[in-house]
Formats: sequence, structure tokens, C-alpha cells
Amino acid sequence: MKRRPTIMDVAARAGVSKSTVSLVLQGSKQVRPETRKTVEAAMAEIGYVYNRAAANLRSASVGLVGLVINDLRNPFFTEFATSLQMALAAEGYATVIANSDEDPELQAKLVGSMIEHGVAALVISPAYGEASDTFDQLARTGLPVLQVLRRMDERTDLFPFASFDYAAGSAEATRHLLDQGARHIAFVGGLPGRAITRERKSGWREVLKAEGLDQVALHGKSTRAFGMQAADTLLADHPEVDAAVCFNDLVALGLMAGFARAGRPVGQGFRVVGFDDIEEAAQSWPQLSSVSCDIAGFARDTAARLLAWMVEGQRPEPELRIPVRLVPRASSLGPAA
Amino acid sequence: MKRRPTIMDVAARAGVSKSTVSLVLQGSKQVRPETRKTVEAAMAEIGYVYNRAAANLRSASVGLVGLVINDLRNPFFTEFATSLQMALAAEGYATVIANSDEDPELQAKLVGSMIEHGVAALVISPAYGEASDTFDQLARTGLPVLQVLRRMDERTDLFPFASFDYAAGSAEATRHLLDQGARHIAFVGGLPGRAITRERKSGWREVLKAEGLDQVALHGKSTRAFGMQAADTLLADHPEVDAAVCFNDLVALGLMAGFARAGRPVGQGFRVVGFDDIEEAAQSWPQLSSVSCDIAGFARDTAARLLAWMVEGQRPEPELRIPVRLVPRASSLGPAA
DNA sequence: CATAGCTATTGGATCGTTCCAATTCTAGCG
DNA sequence: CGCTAGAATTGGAACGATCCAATAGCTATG
Repeated sequence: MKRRPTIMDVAARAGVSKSTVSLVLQGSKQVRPETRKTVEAAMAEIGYVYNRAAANLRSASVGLVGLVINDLRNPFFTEFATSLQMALAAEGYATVIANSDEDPELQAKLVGSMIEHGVAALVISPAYGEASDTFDQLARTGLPVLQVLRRMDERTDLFPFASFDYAAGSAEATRHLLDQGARHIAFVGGLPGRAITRERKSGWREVLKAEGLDQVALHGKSTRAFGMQAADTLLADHPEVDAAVCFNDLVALGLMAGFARAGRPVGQGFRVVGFDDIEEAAQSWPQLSSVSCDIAGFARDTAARLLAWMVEGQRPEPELRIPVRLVPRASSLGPAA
Repeated sequence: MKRRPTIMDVAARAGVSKSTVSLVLQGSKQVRPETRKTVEAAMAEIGYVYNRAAANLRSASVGLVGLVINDLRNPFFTEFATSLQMALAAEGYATVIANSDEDPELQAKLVGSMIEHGVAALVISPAYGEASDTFDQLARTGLPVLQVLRRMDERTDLFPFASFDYAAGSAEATRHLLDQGARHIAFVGGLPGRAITRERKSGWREVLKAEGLDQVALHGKSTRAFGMQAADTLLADHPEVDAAVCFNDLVALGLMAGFARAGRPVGQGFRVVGFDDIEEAAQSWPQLSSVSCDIAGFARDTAARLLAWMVEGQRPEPELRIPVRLVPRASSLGPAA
């Protein structure tokens, strides 16, 4: 087991100096084409692999971006993560993806590890919970940090934030359900007290308030399982409810499955609108109406804003809201009860 | 904008030498507790952050494991990735997750980038397609590399491989459908010619052959969309088919949605079994029977085998097959046609 | 009180690259 | 043929940690 070859070995083999090899590695157009050929051949022959740690040590700029996601299992975030990675890859940046699993402690570890590995910037969708220390530490590094899709609960203004205009989306969904004839519209999902829950709920509340209608809200973890359970609760405790705006598509899909299980399939008298418009929404049965968020576009946008910050030092505006639009499908368009 | 403090700055502040600071960083029990206190205080005061690039350069051992997944959007793989990351985190290793998106070229780039960043080992679920170069390069590094869940098509024996016993699983599923009274069992999904398709199909084929029954197979991308489309094809071209073993749960869910759309909901005469038992299988309606693969357990196992290799130099057996088990649910237990 | 045997600390060399200033090469021109 | 401008190449310092061998400090012991 011998050690990995270095540029010195390459240089010796190619009969040039290490500096020349370094220039070749960096794609400098200052080396003569034939010299470049020789060097490249030498590299291939002895199986040279670039040692990025050494390079970073000297040059301090790393083509590495960290991405910390609170729940990578959620397809919405998975889609964002993969799209962002691809957008950054196109610009020559590598992305390390990590999942904090809604655990502020794990999140702190992950962020720390990324800083140590010398990421040039960080994109984070924060876990719920107390994490001021993590963010203070992050702020001290002076690294470009973008909050996306979610904002931490305290110190909201520490880093620029970009997300969708959830309030407008839920208002649109609620108005749509009213137009379709619904009169008792519940809100289902979302952990109480969270900023994002407030946002996604606020549009619904404002519209119902303006109409003087009753407001039933069931809060809980935003999972399929909670949606199923919520279906039973609605049927048992709030039989008058004839429609629901859901915190996200997972809850909506669970809700629909729950109604189906109870023999009251959605589409016949009960209307549902979800949030996020994940791929599955168009492929469920009945197809799920959803507030679409063009997450792939958002990811590309995020990449562009991040690059502008990193490369041109152009700090993005502190808060950005991307418009959303309702995609009506069968789950909210069925015949009235 | 001043530069990041180094251990020299910490040393100066704490009134000790850089070597002592280094020992503190490594948690050596050779430093006096009060000295440690002093040093730690100094670090906190000047906001020191560890520079892992520099450390790696000298020590060559990096607590970093690379994970390259062919389709991170597939919940099955997402679950595996997050579980593996957590298992490795518990042992002090950081994991970089990347998505090759079934693109051998992107995969080559990602693998290259990971090697450059000095990962201590690599876990890969290869993309379909030609990638000998990538794997040869990988083999030359001498790094521990584990193939999981999928095996590359050529040079199958280059790296140890671990997966589930898919053939046994599909045989069990097929026998179960026969027991339930099905007589025309189709196989749906899976790209033709792939090793994994052959595996998941072989059990089905053997059982049907033994019974002398007809074998209808629809191949295609293993997505929800293909499942929906397959439903239409089955209804139109193979009306006699009364059950299906699906390549994976996504296809099965799409198939169920497609039948529902056509007014022939699964559970009434038509039976479906999926593969992977993703979380959603238990939360769809009707609940989906599926061949369960305990992916989280598999991930923990993978972590253990990888650590044994990295730390103790114990190369795992070349091929490992984890048993699977059928979880029967409503989608295959409904009343006969 | 000298000394052996610890433990705790230290300075210098080192890892593999990039950066910089200096040097060598090449071609063109009078 | 000598000179020069520009291109191509080069050697040495630097990055920030770890490693190692050497040293200083401290007790216990004869």
C-alpha cells in the first residue's frame, strides 16, 4: 500500500516543475499545448488524483456548498435538494446534502461539520426548535448563508430568507373552495405555533373571517399518517365540514386515504386542496388539487442568488416571496354533496 | 474582513504552544484539565473554527463517507440515504449525499469530486449505463467501496455488493396471489435488460412456469406515471389479467390510481403487490401489499460492514442477500372477481 | 538531595497544493 | 548577431493543522 502520487511525482514523470503541473490542473492557458499534453499523459500513467484538501488549504476558496434540510424524506424537500445540487453542479460547485431530521442538535453538528470542511456557502431550511447558538456561530464565520422555505423562529433577520407566498396561496385555495360551493372549510395539518403554519393558515383565516364562516383547524405533524387520522376526527367531531385546506400534500393525501377508508371517498361531496403540488398530486386518485410551488424553479433561483452573493459579493434582499398558483384538480372539483 | 483565526492565535491568547492547542482539539487526555479549560476559553473568545482541510492534509484520515445514489427522489433510496447518514453520524463520520439522477456522466463527476475531497470510503447505488471508467478509477484508489441495492452491469465483482433477496420476494408475492385465487398474474415495471429487473422478475416467472400459467409483463420506467399508464394497457389489451406483481411500490401505487381512474378500483377483483414497502404503502387506499425490505435496518447493517472494512480492514463478503418478507394488505386480500 | 520515572508541554518538520516573483525561452526586429 | 518584449516555466514561501522527538516540571524513592 503505497501513498497517493502528488504533483511532484507527476512533475518528475513529465519532466517539468511542480508549478507547471499546478498550472495545468488549473486549466491555465499559459502553458504550451504540448506541455499540457505531456503532463496530462503523466497524470494518467501514474494514476494521479487531485488532493483538494491541500489545494483548499492554500487557496481558501472551495467550490463546495452545504445544504442542510430539516426533512429530506419529504418529497418536497428532496426535490428542492436534488434540483439545487444540479443547478450548482452546472456552475462547477459541489453540494453536500445533509438531513437534520428536525433535530436542532443534529443540525448544529451538521452545520459545524460543514464549516470545518470549508464550505463556501450554506443553504439551510432550519429544523424547528431552539438553535440560536448554531446561527450565531454561523453568523460569526461571515459565510454567505441563505435561509430557504423555512425561517428560524428567533433572530429571523440574521440571514436573507426566500420562500413562497404561502399566505396568498392558502387564500386562493380557500376562495376556490368557496367558489365550488363549500361552506365549512377546515384547515388540516401544521404544528401549532410555527411561523410556517401561521403563514399557510393566515390566508385561509382571512378569507373565512371576511365571509363570516366558521374556522375548524386540526393541527399535527404534517405527515400522511396525521392526515388519515384527521379524516376520522373530522367525520366524527365535525360532520358539517365539507372541504379542507391542508398544510401540505402529504396531509392531503393521507386525508383522502382516510376518507376512502371510511367509505366516503373525496370527490363526492368533500373537497380537498393540498399544498406544494408534489409530483404525486397529479398521480393520486382522485387527483389532488394543490397550491403549486415550482420548487425546481425556486431551486435554480436560489442557486443564482447564492452565486451572486458568493462571486460578486451581492447580498440578496432580506426577504423574498415567490408567488404560487393553485392547480385545481378532481379533489376539489367534484359534484356538490 | 480579517482572516479566520488559527491555532496559533488561540495558542498566543491562551499562553500555550500550538501543539497543546492541537492536543486539546484532538481530545487528548494528556493535557491538564485546567490547561484545557484555558485553551477552550481562548477558542471561544476569538471565535476559532477548526480547519479540517489543514488537518486532513497532514493526517490523511478523514471522517468522511461518500454516498452516491442513482435516484434520490425515490423514497426508498431517500430512506436508505438518511438512515445511513444517521448510522454513520453515530460513529463520528460525516456523510456527503449526492444524487446521480441515473446519469453515468454526472455519476462520474460526483465520484471524482468525492475522491478529491478525500472521502474515506464510498457507498454507491450505481446509475444504469456504461461506467467502467468510473469504477476502474475508483478501484485504483484502493478505497473501500460498497455497492448497495444495485450492481453495475459490467465488472460485477469489482466491489462487494449487498442487496435484498429480490427473487425470493417476488416468488413469495406470486405464490400469495395464487393462494388468493388469482390466475393471470402480470409483472409491471422495471426497465428491460437490467440486472435488478431480472432479479425481481425471476421469482414471479419461476412460480408461474411451475404452475403452467401465462406470463404477461409490461416494462418501463419504475415510476408512478408508468404505473398509471400500465393500468390502461392492462385493461385494454389484457382484460383477463386479475393480479399484478409490481417492480416497486411507486409503480404499484400508480397502477392502483390508474385502475381507480378507470372505475375499477383495486381490491374488487384485481389484486396488486408492490415491492419495497415504502412508508406510503401502509397509508394508501386501499393499503398496498408489498414485499418489505427493512431498508433502515439494511442501512445500519451497511454502516457496520463499512466500518469493519475501514477500521479493521475486514473486506466484506463479495455478495450478500438480505431476506425480505411479504406484508399482505388490502390490495391483495380483497374479494374475488 | 540526587535521580529515575512519570506527565505535561513544546518547537520544528511535514502534508500537497497554490501563489508570487524571478528566470529562462522564443521569436521578431533592426 | 545582439537585443527585447512577451510567453512559458520555475523555485521557494505559504496555508493551518498533525506528528514526533525532545524538553521541562513534578513526585516518589533510595
